[in-house]
Formats: sequence, C-alpha cells, structure tokens
Amino acid sequence: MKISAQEEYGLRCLVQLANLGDGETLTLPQIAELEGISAANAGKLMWLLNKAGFVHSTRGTKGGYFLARPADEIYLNEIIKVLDEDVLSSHCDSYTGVKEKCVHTGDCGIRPVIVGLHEIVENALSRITLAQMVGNESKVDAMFHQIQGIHKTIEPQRVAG
Amino acid sequence: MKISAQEEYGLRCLVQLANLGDGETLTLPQIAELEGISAANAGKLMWLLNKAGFVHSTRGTKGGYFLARPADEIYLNEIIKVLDEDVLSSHCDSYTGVKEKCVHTGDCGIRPVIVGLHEIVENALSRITLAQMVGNESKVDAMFHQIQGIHKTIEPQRVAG
DNA sequence: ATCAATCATTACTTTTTAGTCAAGATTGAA
DNA sequence: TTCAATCTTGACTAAAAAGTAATGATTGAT
Repeated sequence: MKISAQEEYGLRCLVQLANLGDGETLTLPQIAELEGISAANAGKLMWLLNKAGFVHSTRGTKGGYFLARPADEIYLNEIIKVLDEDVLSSHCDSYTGVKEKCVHTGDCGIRPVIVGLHEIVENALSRITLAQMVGNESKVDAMFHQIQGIHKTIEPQRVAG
Repeated sequence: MKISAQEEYGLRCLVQLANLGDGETLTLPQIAELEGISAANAGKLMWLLNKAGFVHSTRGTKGGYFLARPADEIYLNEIIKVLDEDVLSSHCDSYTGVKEKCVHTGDCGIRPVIVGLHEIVENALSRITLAQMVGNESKVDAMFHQIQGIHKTIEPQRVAG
C-alpha cells in the first residue's frame, strides 16, 4: 500500500501554493524549482489540479497558479481522490486475471479488508486541510499524531476471530 | 494510495492455504484456479511467499504448498511488508526528480503525513490474522469494523492547525 | 531407472505509470 | 502590433509493475 508519485507531488505542489500570501502566484518553473521536479512534470500535475478545480491560473507575463479556495477549506481526501483516479470504487473491475470477471464478486473475505483500509486512510485524510500542512516538519508531525491520537485513547486489543 | 496486485493476490493465495485442513496442500494450478489467475503468476507469488518464510512446499506427485505457521499466528502487516517490498523505509531514496537527492530531506511538511498514513495502515493490519480472514464476506467485514470501531468510540473532532 | 507431477528460477513481454517534448493559445507590456 | 512569458494540450518516451514463458530440479510412483 503506497502513495503514487502523482499523489505525492500533486499534493506537494498544492502545499507550495498554500504557502503564498494574498495575490501571489507561482509559475511552473518556480513550482518545479521548489519541488525539485521538471517544469514539464509540474505542468502536468497542475493541469490535473486545475481541471479538478483546486487551482486557478493566469497566463502571460506575471501569470501563474494560485489556490481556487482558501487552504483551510481544502481537505486532503478530496485532493487524493482526484490524484488517485478513484481507485476504490472500481477495485473489482480493474481485475486483470484470466477470467472474464473477478472471481471474488460473490463472497470474498479479502474485499472488506481492502475496502476497510481505504476507509481508514480516507478517514485520516478527511481531517487534515492543506493549511495544516504549511509549516515545518515537527509541527505537522505533531498535528498528525494528535489526530491519530484520537484513535489510540482506547487500549488496543485483539478481537476474536 | 492503493494496494498493489502483488499485495492483493499474495494475500489471497495465503488465505486459500489458511482454508486447508491439516496435512492438505494446494498445487499451483489449484491456487491459480481458485483465484482466477494464471499458474505462472501464482508460481511467482508463492515463490516470494516461500522465500519470506510464510509457506513451505513439497515437490513431486502429491506435492504442493501449505502454511509454514498456524494461520492465527500470521498477522497481515508481516505479509504486506514482504509483498510491498518495504516501501516506507526508503521513501525519500526512491525519489526520481531532477535533483541529486530529495529536496525535502531538510524540513518537510508532507513527510509526516505520508509516514503517518503508513502508520495507521500498519496499525490496522497488525491486528488482523490470516485465520480471521477465512470465512464469508460479512463475517470478515464485521471483524474488520469491530477493529476499526476501537478507533471510533471517541467523537472525531477537528484539530487546530 | 524412468517418468510424470510438481516446485524453483530466471529471462522475457505486456501493461501501466511516470515523465518529457513540442506545438499551440493567451496575456500583458513595450 | 509585436514579443516574451506564461499556461494548455496531446503525443511521445522511459521506467516500473505485472504477468508469461521456458528451462531446470526434485520427488514419488511404477
């Protein structure tokens, strides 16, 4: 279970925009420089994010990108959903085995685990805004673990099979 | 954030073995048939799982695969770690940008989120055994959500940035 | 000893994802 | 108007993941 390059760098680009002051913008070369990727790659990511409505852009001299909404109103789960191309809903459709369709559609003990994992990830991401990701690592780390801490207040215990 | 084919089908193959009675084994063609994948593909997965010590095998007529340990002693996080090739520890090394190294090693607000997501997934998987995945979908679903339920007893609340 | 059934291993092909390139369109400034 | 800076878009290339094929090794039955 891993985050894709598209998810990670898409998110990073948005965080850069969240750092901007009012009226400021970033160009593709600037974003590329900040994130250590090529301008072409940044362009592709911003194109996706623009289509999805997270950013606006202006062309020409002094042009650039900026967030379409305030950073504290953008939750990470929305962003990831776009960058991840809605994997979950089509899980059993994207099956590539030898059979016509996924052999596990009938009754399948693994699907609830896969769906469940996506649920807890979604749940965590839905509690974090772009604005919360602005700042240094230790601050964000503390914020994230405070959220996680909600999950840990009850002593973990094994559940009978 | 998604589960890879290798993770999913590796896990599925192990669940098939967990279904067996004492002394029973499954051959590659049998596993392949049960999961709707090719025998070659099943062979590759079982090879990985064998190397990692989750299964044993015997060759020749009447040969096949069986679990190396009781299913209720194998936790999913161990399995996924092997099938996922230890993504987390090398996250910033696998960076493919234009710079020599990840530009975010110094101080990076996104890393704690990525690391944190892996933590909560790991945490969930470490509470589920292979044995718990044997059975029908609704049973496993109930089991998973009982585990998740541990996380939900305290009212979710937004945390200040 | 022979043979068929089975796993083991490596190399190869296909598909998907990631990243680049190039031509086009828009904007603002001189 | 002209031009340079900028975004936009689709096609292309490269890399990684997934899946297949082929050859070899081991085992058990006859």
